[in-house]
Amino acid sequence: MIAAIEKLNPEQRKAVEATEGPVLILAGAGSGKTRVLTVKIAYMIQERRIPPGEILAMTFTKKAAEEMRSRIRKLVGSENGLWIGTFHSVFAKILRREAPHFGYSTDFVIYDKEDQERLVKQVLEGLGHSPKQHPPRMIAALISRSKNSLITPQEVLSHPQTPVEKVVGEAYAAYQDALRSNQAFDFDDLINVPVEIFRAHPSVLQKYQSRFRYLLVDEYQDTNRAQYLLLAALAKAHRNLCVVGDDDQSIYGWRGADLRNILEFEKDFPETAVFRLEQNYRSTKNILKAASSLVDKNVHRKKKTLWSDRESGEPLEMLEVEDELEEAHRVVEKIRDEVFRKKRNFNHFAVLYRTNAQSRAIEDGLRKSGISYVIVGGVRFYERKEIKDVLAYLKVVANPRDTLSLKRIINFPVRGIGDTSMQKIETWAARSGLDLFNTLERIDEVPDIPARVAKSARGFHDLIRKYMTLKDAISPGELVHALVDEIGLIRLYKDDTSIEGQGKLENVRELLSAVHEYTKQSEDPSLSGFLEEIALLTDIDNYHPKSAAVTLMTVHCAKGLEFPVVFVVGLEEGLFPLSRTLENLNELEEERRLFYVALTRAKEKVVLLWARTRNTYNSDGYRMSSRFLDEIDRSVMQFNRDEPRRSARKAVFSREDDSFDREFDAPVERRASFRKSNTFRSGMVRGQRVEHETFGWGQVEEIEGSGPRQTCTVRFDDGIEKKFLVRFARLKTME
DNA sequence: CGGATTTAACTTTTT
DNA sequence: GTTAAATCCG
Repeated sequence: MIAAIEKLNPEQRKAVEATEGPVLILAGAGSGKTRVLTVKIAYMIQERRIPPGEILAMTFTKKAAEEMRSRIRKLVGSENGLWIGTFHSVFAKILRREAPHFGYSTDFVIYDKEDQERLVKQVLEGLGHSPKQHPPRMIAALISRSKNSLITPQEVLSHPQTPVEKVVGEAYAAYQDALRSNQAFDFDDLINVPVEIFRAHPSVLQKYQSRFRYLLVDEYQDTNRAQYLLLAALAKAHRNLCVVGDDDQSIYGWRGADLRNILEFEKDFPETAVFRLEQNYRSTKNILKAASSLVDKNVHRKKKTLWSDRESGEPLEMLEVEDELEEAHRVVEKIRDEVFRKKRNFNHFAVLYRTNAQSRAIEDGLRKSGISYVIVGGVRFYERKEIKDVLAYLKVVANPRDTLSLKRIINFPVRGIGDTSMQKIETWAARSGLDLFNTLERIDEVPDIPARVAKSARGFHDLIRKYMTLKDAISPGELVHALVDEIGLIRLYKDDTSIEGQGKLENVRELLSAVHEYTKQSEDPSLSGFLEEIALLTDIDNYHPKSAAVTLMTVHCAKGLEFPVVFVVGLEEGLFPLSRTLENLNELEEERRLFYVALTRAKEKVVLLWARTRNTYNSDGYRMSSRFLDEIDRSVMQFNRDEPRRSARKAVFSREDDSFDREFDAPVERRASFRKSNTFRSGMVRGQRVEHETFGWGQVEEIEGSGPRQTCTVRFDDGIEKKFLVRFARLKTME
C-alpha cells in the first residue's frame, strides 16, 4: 500500500492525500486517473482508518466499477462494505430499499430506451396524436432531456414555446403516470426519483448523508444536472466530495451531461482543493502533440498542458483512400505489416469509428483476410428481440402491473389473442379501473370475447400466476429454464431452420446460461435482481479482449481504453464531425473532443483514414476530408495518398471489386448475399464496349452528367437499349 | 385472426 | 442493407 503511494508523482500523491473536503481532480487523458482513484480509496481505508462502509464510489460503467474494486482489493486485501457501482445501479439499489416507503413498489421494473419509446407511443396514441406527426422517438428524447434537467411536466406545460412543446408536456405527464401505474422506472427515474425523495424527506437524505460520508465520482464530466444535484445533496453535510474528470473528454452532452458541473464546481464548493494531473503515461510525444493541438481549438475548456517523458515515436499517418473498401483494405495491410515487422499481436490494434454503421466494411475486410476481430457495441445482446421477449415474461412475473411487457407477450408465442380482442379487453379494463393482468382473470365479464380467446387468456393468466408463485421457491435459473420450456420457445426456434431462427435459438440458450451464471455468482439471487443487472449493463461490460483479435468499436465505446495501435476511419466532413453538429458550436466542439478521445487511446501509433467517396444509404458521392485533420499540428503528421490499384486486368467503372479476394485469398466464407459496392469511377466514354451482369455485352450510346449522378445509355447486342446510373450499373469493360 | 408479403424508415454516439 | 410496421389474403 505504502509502496503504491510512493510510485505516484507528487501531484497524484497530493490528490490522494487530500481526503477531507471537496476535491476536484482534473485528470488529462492517460494521466493515471484510475490509479489515483483506487490508491486514494485504499489510502482512506488503510491509512486514515475510514470504515469502507462510509465510502461510496461511482462510475459510469460496471466494468470500470469492477476494475476499481479488484484493484482496491489487491491493495488493501479486502474491501468489505465499500460501495462501488454505476450511478444507475447504486441508486436502483437504494430505490429497491426505499421505494415502498414512498408509494412505489419494491418490484419495480426498469424500462430501457425501447420500452420507453413504446410507452411514449402508446401515450401519444391515447392523447390522439399520430405517430407520423410526432415521432415517439423524438418525443421520448425530448421528455428524457427534460428529465435529465429535472424539469417537471408542469414546468414544460406552463409556458410552451412551440406546439411541439405542448405535445411534449402532455405526453410527458401521461408518460409519468403510465410508468407509475406500470410500476416501472426508466433510466432517468433511477436518478430523478431519489432526488425527489431526498428533497421531500430530509430524514431520508440525512440517513444516506451519514451513511456515505465520503463520495468519489469518476468521469465527472459525464454527469448531468440531476446527477449533480444528487451528489450535492448527499455531500451537503460532510462536504467530502471528490470528483475526477477531464472536460476535454466530455462526449455525452447529447445525453444530458452538463459541462457546467465540472467548469463551475469551484463556484458551488468554494473551498475546493484542485489538482491537475498533466503528465501523460500512455502515449508518445507525437501522439500527445497531435491531440493537444487539436483540442486546443476548442473555446470552452479549461486550459491545460499535457506532457510526456516518453519518446517521440512515429509520426501519425494519414491515408487518403478511394472508398470504404479501400479503407478496409489499407487497415488490413497496415495490420499485417505491423504484425510482421514489429512482431505485434492482433490484440494490439483497435479500429475506431464514429458510427456503428461503419463497422461493416471493416468487418468484411478483416474477415476476407482471415484476421479475427471482436466487435464491441452495435445491437446489444439484451436488446435483441428474442431476448427481450423472454425478458418481458420475466418482467411480468416479477411485476404483473407492467402492462407494456404484458402486451408484448400476451400473444407470443401465438395464442389467438389478437389486436381486436386486446382492444376490447383494454377498454373494459380502463372503464372498470382494473389493471390488465387482473382483467384477464375476469375475462368472462368482458363483453364480446369469443370463448376460444377467453380460454386462451385464462391460460395465459394461470401461466404467469404459476411462475409468480414459483419465483420465491426456486432459483431464477430454474425458473427461467422451466418457463422457456413451458412456453415452447426452444421448440419454436428449433423448427425454424432459417439462419435467423438458429441464431435466435443460440441467443435464448445463451440467456439461459446467463441466468444460471447470475444465480451462481450472486449472494442473494432474485428475479428482480437479475433483471436489474442486465438492464444496467453497458456495451463495454461484455468486452473481453481476445489475444488474437483486432478490436472494433465506436469512439464513444473506446473511452477509458488504450491500445498500442489505433486506426480512426471515416475522417470525412459530415461523418466525423457528423453533419448535424456543424451548425452548433457546442456540438462541433464535442465532436472535436470525441476525436481527441480517439487519438489519446493510442500508445504508440495512430493511423487516420478518410475516403474520397463512401456509400451510405442516403448519400454518396464525393467527400471532403475532416476539418479535424487540418487542425492537427502538421509537424507530427505524415501524409500518404492511396495509389489506385488498377492492374492490366479489367477496368472497373462501378465496381464489384474482386481484387480484394484475389490478393488476400484467405479462406473466405462467403456471405449468403454478396455485398456489392457501387463506387463510381470516371473514365467511361461513348462508343465503348461494356458488359452488364444480366444484359450481356453492348455499346455505350450516350453519357449524361458527371459524378455520382452520371447516367449512360447502353445499346445491348440483342438490340435492347437501357439507361443506367453509372454507379449502380456495375458495367465492366474489355481488357 | 394469423401468416406472408410489401413498404418505409433508418444511422450518431448510450446509462 | 436491414428491420419494424403496414397491408393483404386465406
